[in-house]
Amino acid sequence: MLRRLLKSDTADSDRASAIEPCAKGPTTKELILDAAEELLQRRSYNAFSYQHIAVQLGIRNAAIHYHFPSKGDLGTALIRRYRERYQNYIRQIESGTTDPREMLQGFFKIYLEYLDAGDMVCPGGVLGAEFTSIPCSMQEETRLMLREIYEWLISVLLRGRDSGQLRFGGTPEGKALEIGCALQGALQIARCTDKDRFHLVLQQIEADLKPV
Amino acid sequence: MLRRLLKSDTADSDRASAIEPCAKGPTTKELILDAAEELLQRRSYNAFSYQHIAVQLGIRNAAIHYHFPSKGDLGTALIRRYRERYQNYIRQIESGTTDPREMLQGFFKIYLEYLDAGDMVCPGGVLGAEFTSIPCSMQEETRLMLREIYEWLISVLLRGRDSGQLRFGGTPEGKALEIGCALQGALQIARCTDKDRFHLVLQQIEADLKPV
DNA sequence: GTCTATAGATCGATAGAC
DNA sequence: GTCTATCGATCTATAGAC
Repeated sequence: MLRRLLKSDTADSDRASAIEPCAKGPTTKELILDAAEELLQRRSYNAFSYQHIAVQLGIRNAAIHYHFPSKGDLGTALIRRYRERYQNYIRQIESGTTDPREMLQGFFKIYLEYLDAGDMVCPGGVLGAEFTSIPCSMQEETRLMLREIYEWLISVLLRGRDSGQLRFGGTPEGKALEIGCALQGALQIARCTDKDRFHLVLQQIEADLKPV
Repeated sequence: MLRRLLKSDTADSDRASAIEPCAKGPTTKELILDAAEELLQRRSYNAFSYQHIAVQLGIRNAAIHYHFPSKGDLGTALIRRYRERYQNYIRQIESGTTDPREMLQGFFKIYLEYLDAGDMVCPGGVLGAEFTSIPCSMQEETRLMLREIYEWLISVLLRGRDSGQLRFGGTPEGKALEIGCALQGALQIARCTDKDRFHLVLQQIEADLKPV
């Protein structure tokens, strides 16, 4: 249902590369990460517990602690996996097109998927809002995640401006941050009111970037 | 230290309007709201407890429950008071200038104060991120708060565009949402990385609005 | 690798004295 | 209006059997 874009593929890479068909599904560890990730974006970090995950997966509290000794370990692993999938998604986009506008659409698509999943905000938004009350290791991973996200977005805007396909004043750094922050905030606002608010923001961003 | 802009004045209105000087400070109830508001923007709703407030004010847990029976009551009262102060601030701005650009600066100032206070995000950002895990009454107040904030911002942009002092494509509704969401997200990003990120976003917003 | 059982801490909330 | 004392729930985490 979720993670269609930022799809995990570590399950396959972990499996033996035997020739015979291996129909083994995702491991418990991955299922825990899946559940935790969705709970993070739906309820926030401080508002979900091991119990939520245990009930959802039909396992016991202690089973989760076996894979992730502390909740901070789980949260840190969650962001790290998110970062890896994000890099894969970027590579996929970069290998599929050279048009910065299409790349930007790929970026927007991530947020649109959160929106369509219903009541989900982006990881950066939750972790930013709860930043002072999450473990240090999670704070570190959050910083890395944000750095990587904006590094790529800046490069897309830079290429778009150079080719004349995107138009904006100020700096690519400023514009990338403005766009990312607006989308992050828009998911939060949309959750409080209605989905249309997000689309309004998205339309505004696109209108601002349109060459004359 | 805080709330210089959105300063509470209910303390004075509650006092008897006698002629003799009344040096009575803010009531305990107001001090509780002050502490809760700062904790909300610093730690988020789910990450602060009555204990935090009690220690900070040098009172006991039960004393807070006397003024606010449940934590949801406290949270709801907090947002309601915020809304009232916000309306006062808007009225103050409207009575001080007719220049939409100055009004916008007044709007930006709110966020700049949160930034300068250190590690604070805006109420809308926290409540949006934790929206699904806060009481219904708080959700309702949050919706009202957002409605009022953007209603005014839209009117400012509309007047600015009509007078030619502000320039932007799309609709005033879309632009207002984009600006508000960008500032909300920027406070969260700045908290994760560094304050300069917020100023970058602010500069970008201002550059986008500048008439040619 | 998952279970039962439980420790230890914190939290929201209430009763009743002063 | 604030206090002491405490209850019940929930949460993170661990020990040990299977």
